[in-house]
Order: sequence, then C-alpha cells, then structure tokens
Amino acid sequence: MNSELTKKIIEKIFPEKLPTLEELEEKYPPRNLPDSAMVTRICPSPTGFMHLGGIYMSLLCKKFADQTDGVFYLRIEDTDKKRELQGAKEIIYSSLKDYDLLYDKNPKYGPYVQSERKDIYISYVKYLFSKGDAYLCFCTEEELKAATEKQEKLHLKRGYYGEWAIWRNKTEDVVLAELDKETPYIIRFKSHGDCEKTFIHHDLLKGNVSLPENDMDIVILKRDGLPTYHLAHVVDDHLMRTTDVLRGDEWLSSIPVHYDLVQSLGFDSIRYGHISPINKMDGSSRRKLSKRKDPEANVAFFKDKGFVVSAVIEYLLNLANSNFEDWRKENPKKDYTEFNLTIEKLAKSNGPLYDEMKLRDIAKEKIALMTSEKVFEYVLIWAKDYDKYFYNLLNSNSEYWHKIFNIERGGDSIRKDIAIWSEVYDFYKFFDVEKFVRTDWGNFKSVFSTDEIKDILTEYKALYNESDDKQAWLSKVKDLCTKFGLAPDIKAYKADREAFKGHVGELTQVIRYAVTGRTQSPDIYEILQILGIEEVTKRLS
RNA sequence: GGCCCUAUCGUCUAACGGUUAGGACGGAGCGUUCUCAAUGCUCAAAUCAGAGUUCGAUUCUCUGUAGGGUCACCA
Repeated sequence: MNSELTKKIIEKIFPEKLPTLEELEEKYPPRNLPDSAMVTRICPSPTGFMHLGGIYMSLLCKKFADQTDGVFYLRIEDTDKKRELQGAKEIIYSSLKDYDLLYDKNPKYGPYVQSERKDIYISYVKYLFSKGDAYLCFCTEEELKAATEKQEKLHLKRGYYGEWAIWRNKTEDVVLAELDKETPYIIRFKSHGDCEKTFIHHDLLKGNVSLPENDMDIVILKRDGLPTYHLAHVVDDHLMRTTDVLRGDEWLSSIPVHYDLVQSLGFDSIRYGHISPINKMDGSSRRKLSKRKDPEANVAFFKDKGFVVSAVIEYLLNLANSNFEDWRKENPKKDYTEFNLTIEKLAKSNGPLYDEMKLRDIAKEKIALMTSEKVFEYVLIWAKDYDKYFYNLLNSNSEYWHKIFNIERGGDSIRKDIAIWSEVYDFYKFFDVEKFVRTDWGNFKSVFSTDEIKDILTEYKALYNESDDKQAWLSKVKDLCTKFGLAPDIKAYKADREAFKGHVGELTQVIRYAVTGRTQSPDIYEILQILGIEEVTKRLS
C-alpha cells in the first residue's frame, strides 16, 4: 500500500472538516444507567405510513425500556431520499403519540434524524478507509447487473465478494486515475470473513444461531453521499448507546455483515433480538402484512374504523406474551403498563396471523368496561373526524345520547356489542328521530295477522304510561299477553305449548318492531323511556 | 438455488422428558332472558411424517416434508 497516494485519495474524497472519532466518543458518552437498564429504539423510515408492525415493535421496545428504567428513543432512518415521502415523519410522530408511546428526546444523543448526521457517518467511513477496511468501487449498475446474471448462470452465490469484488484490491494509482476522470463511485466495506466458516450469534429470541461469516463487500456509502442502513444503524446504535435491538426477523440474515462492521469499527457488540412479523392469510399461503394489499398494515386503519387504542395495544401485547391474557383476567382494571413483559416468553414461532375477531373481542371487552360518559367522549372524538353528521347529532342533544349509551350499562349483564366506534351510529340509528322512517310491516314474521298487530298497537298505545317503572311496565305487557292468547311467561308456554299462540316475546317483538324497525334491539323498556311518550306514540300509530 | 428461521385445535398459544395435551378467539348445543348482546354450563377441534435416544418424547437428535425470511447504491 502506498500511503502517500492513500493520503491523496482521502484528501480528494473526504471533506476537510469532520468530527474525529475521539470527539464523537466524547460527545456521546456511555449513558449513566444501571447495568440492567435497556436502551431500545424504534427506527422507522419515513416512506408513507406507520406500519402496525412499527407500533408493535415500539410497544415492546418501550415496555422493556420502562421496565428496566432504561431509555426508549426514536430514530428516523431517512437515508434513502428517493423513497422518502412528504409528511411521513409527522405521521410517525403522531402515530406514536396516539399509542402513548412516548420516546426520549434528550438532545445529548441527537439529532435523531439520520440525514442530519451525515458527517458522523462519513467520519466512520473515513476511518474504515484509512485502516484499509473500505475501498472505492467504480462499478456501474450495468456491470453489477451483468455480474449477477453471470453468477446466476454459473449457479454461484450472487453478490460482490471474492474475485467478483473487482475493485477490492486495485492499486491506489488506478483509483486515483478514476477519480481524476471524475468517475462516480461508491464506498464498500472490505469484508473479513470466510463464508465457509460459521460463527454463533446469540439472539435474544431465537437463541444460538449458526451463521456464515461475512464475505460480502457491502456498500456503506452510496453515490449520493449518504450511508446505507448497515453502516448508519451500527454507528448510531453505538453512539446512542443502545443496549438491545429488537427488529423484524428479516434482518437476521444480515447479522454477519453487521457483526463484521461492528468488529472493524471497534464497537462493543450489543444484543439483538429478531421478532417474526405479523402475518396475514393470502389465499392458501401466509405472508407478511403488506403495505399495498392490506389496509390493516397501516395503523391509520384502526383509527378510521374507531378501534380503541388500548384494545389494539392489548391485542399486540397478547401476541407478544401469551400470558398477558391470563394476567388481564386476573387484573381487569389495571393499566397494561403494569403487566410485566418478558423476553423469555416473547413468541418465537412463526409470525402470528392477524386476527380481527380477536381484536374485536378485546375491543368489546374494553368498551363494556367504560362508563356511558367515556363512551360518549370516545364516540364524539371519532365522529368529529369521520362522521360529521353523527358528530353534530351528538352535540345537538348530548344528554339524550348519554342516556342511549347508558342502556344496559353498569348492571350485571353489560352489553358487549360495540367493538368499534364506526358501528355505533348504525347500531342506535333508530334513536335518530329526524331520520327514522315508519316501520314497514311487509317482512315482519309473527303469529299475528296484520289486523291483530294493529289491535295490539292500539291497545298498547292506550295503556303505555311513561312513568311506569320497569316492573309496572312488564306487568302491563303481560296483561296484554293474556288478552291476545299469549303466555305471559315463557315457562308457562313451554309447559303447554298447545294452550297458547306463543309467549310474551311475540308481543314485545311487535312493540320492538314498531318502535325500532328491527327485530333485535337492546332493552325495549329503556328504549321507550329514552324516546319519550311523544315519539313512542307516533311510532306506535 | 445457497444460507437462515419455524412447525401443537380453524386462529393465538400453554405444557422441569411423565397431563384425560390446558386456556383464549371463533364454531355448535343447552339453560337464563321480552329479542339481540351478555352470562353460565356442555360439546367438537391439534402435537407435520418417519427413524433414533429413553422405562417413557409435544419436548432431545437425525432425515424428510411444508411454510416463512434473505441474498440492493431499500430499509
């Protein structure tokens, strides 16, 4: 190696003013935390929307940090400027806020946006270059593509390695000549491994994994002067003093590269845990939740639909540690933050299938535990953004809607039929007096004829008294049963089916259908009470 | 194709090498109830296949099979 020429190259390709490694170490000192504290991070790319998997990962990282009095931080990985989308960063910030995933913003370890840390990466690239662990590569994309095709034809491993790494051992004067010609270049890492040999990676989730040593001369600095993920994340995780990296298991196979880089940079190695992503069934095969194909991959989906945030969180927690469900059963009122998440119990099998039924069940459970005030509050917030008509309706008569949401709430048998806020209006639509259309009896199935139904309604209208309590109300209904040949109670009917046309249910069905236009509804007495005598009379006519 | 990961009811998963293989969601049925929801009870439903180790294997080993991941100047 000709050190004079090397120096010349360095002068040519690296800016003069760069922070030195010593300065960086000093600027980002080890964190003053107990040994057991976990420093974790979530590193999304601002490419469009917040993925459910991102929330899942953040939730786990934050919990582990919180449980150990550590630190959870957010780093925006925007080194691919081509894929970056306007406003995407803001979506990340607001999604994390929605899910109450507060992250550390201590400026001491910032900035937390990679494009603002360019000089730092270049310093390390320069360091690698100076020690002979990096080199310039002047290959064009066409050349690389041609090489890959050739490798495929010969059934060889694809990539830039060994004898295929044609710029790996070029002499300085050749490199300098290309630089003089201003040929575009990238910087590659000079790998140290032999892919025939293996080493053991101790994974937090998967245990000991035997992997081949790295022999790939990966790109560390791209043509646009920004680092690749591999280099950037290794540098940042070190300087930000990260202790535990939890990430999708699609990264497991790049561990050899990262390990090689860490060694070469002289960093302490940190712990990695590779988690299987959430899957979805696509025909007969399962696949990762896809941005393009699956609306539920986007966390905004859950907001749109009106899923309670805590339900989504608990669903994810349940996927992470299946004992969460038992804990929740024993501690129905506790906040999920009190649950102790453990790495040992983290599901290490294949990615779970997204199960909306299960999510809905959790959501129903959550809503059932709310007071009517809370329900009102949540519905209002949802409707404000997604259903203006309903929003105005709620505001115009909030007392009325409070009563509606209080139907069969707080007693022994709490209703559990609302899972998402977008279903609320349809469920209680018949309370919308303005829009209520007179019941069409055409499809009504009953033991009674049309004339009999008319009679029932007339008689019922006459004896309905708004001030009756539930007992009085029920006994009046039962009285009417006798008159129309129905059994006042079901037991009597079952004892002697021949003696009656049916039981009390037949009669309440007529009333229900007249008042709500439906054959199914919550407690009919409460509905009558809330609608008020005037409206009831109108609907019974 | 190379390398890596994974394999228990339909789904999410439990089970120091010894259990009638447990729970939850979903499904079915019954009871209760004015309908629905809820609730209570009951039922159906699984260890991928084959070898090996062992007194004994869901659990350990190997082989096969199947699924998933990864092989970018994207993360």
